[in-house]
Amino acid sequence: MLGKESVLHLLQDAVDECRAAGSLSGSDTPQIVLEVPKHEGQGDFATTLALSLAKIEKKPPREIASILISALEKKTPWIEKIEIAGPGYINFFLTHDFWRQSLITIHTQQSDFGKSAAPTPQKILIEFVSANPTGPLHVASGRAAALGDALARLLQAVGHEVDREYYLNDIGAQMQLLGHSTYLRYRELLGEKVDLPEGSYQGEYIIEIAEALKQRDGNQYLEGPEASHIDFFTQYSFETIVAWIQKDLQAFGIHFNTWFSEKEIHDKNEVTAALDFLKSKEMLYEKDGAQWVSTMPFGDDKDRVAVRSDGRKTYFASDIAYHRNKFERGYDRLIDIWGADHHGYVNRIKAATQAMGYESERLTILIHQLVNLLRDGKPVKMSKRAGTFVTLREVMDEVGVDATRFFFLMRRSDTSLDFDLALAKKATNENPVFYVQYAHARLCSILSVAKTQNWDIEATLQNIDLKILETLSLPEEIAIIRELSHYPAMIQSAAEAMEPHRITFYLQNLAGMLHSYYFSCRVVTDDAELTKARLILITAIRIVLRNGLRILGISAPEKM
RNA sequence: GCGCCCGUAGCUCAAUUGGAUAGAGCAACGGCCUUCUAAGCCGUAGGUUACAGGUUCAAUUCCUGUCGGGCGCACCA
Repeated sequence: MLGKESVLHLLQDAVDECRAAGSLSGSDTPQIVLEVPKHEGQGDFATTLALSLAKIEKKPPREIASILISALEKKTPWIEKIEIAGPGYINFFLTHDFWRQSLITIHTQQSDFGKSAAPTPQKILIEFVSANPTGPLHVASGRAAALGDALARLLQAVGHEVDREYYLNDIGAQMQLLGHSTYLRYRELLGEKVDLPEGSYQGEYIIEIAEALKQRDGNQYLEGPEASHIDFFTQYSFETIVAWIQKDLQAFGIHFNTWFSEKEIHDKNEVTAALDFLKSKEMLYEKDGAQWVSTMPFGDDKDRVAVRSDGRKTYFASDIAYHRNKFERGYDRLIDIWGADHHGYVNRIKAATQAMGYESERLTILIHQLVNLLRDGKPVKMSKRAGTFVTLREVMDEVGVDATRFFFLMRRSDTSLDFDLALAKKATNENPVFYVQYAHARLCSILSVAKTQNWDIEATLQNIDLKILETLSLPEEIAIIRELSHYPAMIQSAAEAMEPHRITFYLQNLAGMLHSYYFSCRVVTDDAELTKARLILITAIRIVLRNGLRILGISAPEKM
């Protein structure tokens, strides 16, 4: 049982009762807001109901509050007291026993604690990273990767079915350019003097790929039709790079259910089909020799070209087909995670999916702001073509996977993020991820000490009753228990807002409470009852820390 | 010029979707290890929430404008 729902029910009943009895006269009931007050002394839960009823009832808020309270006063055993405060808040103080009860819930549910079943479970596809396979992943992709993965777990935790997808732009001009760049490097390695045309990919990795081909196949591509050689180099480079990307993402702890090929959409004529579909809905028309999609009626600034006057399809056209494909695979909801540099594209793709007849709520495009890469406070200029960039791999190797992920997840996604490489390197001691992990390691350490002193932890955890827990009476103990029991609500609101960063803040706070508690109270003492109760408490903390870290995709080490 | 995001402590960021006294970490200063991990704890200091109006019982949050920063504005991908 969770406190929040119970109190909400009480309030709803109180309003109904007062109206039936005539002490309140209105008929509208505003949405009852129940929150956890920030400051001590303001109760475990507080509602602004009386404030929002003031207008409807035409009575001062405090008066309404006291009317409601008299109806609430039918002594609910788990409420310690109810107070009116400030302009008309109603503050609820719950009994300690009520809170202690939640320790039993945590131990019963274990890794399921915090999970819930959505009222209407959805089948969701999250598409993220999707960086062009023209080079290794750079740091900025790490943000999208960490975000998408955490969001996927978060939505799963609240009962949705989630798949992860990487969209591979494996066709188009940039692929040709990639093959051409590699081919030129190959010729260079065989002693030719070549000029790299402007715009070609110049990173070291291009030479690496060319070298590999030279080693394997010698000079056999010097002769013969260049065009077919370039096709071959394109394919080879693409495969090599995709393998790198997959390896890096795997090392980063991210698994995609599908790697979706843009080329396949074209090969299966889905682009044409999607455009025909739009035409059948009269959302596609011809003007100046080109085919235009009517995106304007759906909030776009102007209509957009899908087929150019020379007959070639735009990238927008394949994106329309791709989104249609995603919907047709049976997903209730699509989530795209894009960098801020693509935000200008949001309206048009949302408009296009609406033009096809999909409700706008079914597509969410989550924009994360860009990562400013700094070194010692100075911006690092990055360009994939010029080959000056910092890869995700380098950062993972330098800073570690856990710290990198936590760092990316600490910030709300719509603020730009400074990633200072020098700082990140030295952040091994400062990064808050260690603060949280350390709390977990500490708990494990206490438990192992308890074990060596012959405390039977298993047995203790199997027979928890309220009586044992009564020895947990210190204010900080109750405060920790209260915080633990708020975990499920936090997960739900984080999922609803699609803001995984809330978990990082929650975990830091909880870790802080533990560190502080550790300093002032011993868990393992001569007092058998107290020791048992505290072992129950700290194992509950451990469960919640683990559950939270798991959603973030960060490890919970037993030793540090 | 137009559009999107942001502007909160010296720095990096929160703030329960409009609530009570705006909070953390880092940096600074002063304390705490013969007892379960000092990657820790306790304390001090730090604010006209960019600015000006508006909406209401209540605004960091919503609206308008100004200023500042980032990004984007193709029959490119």
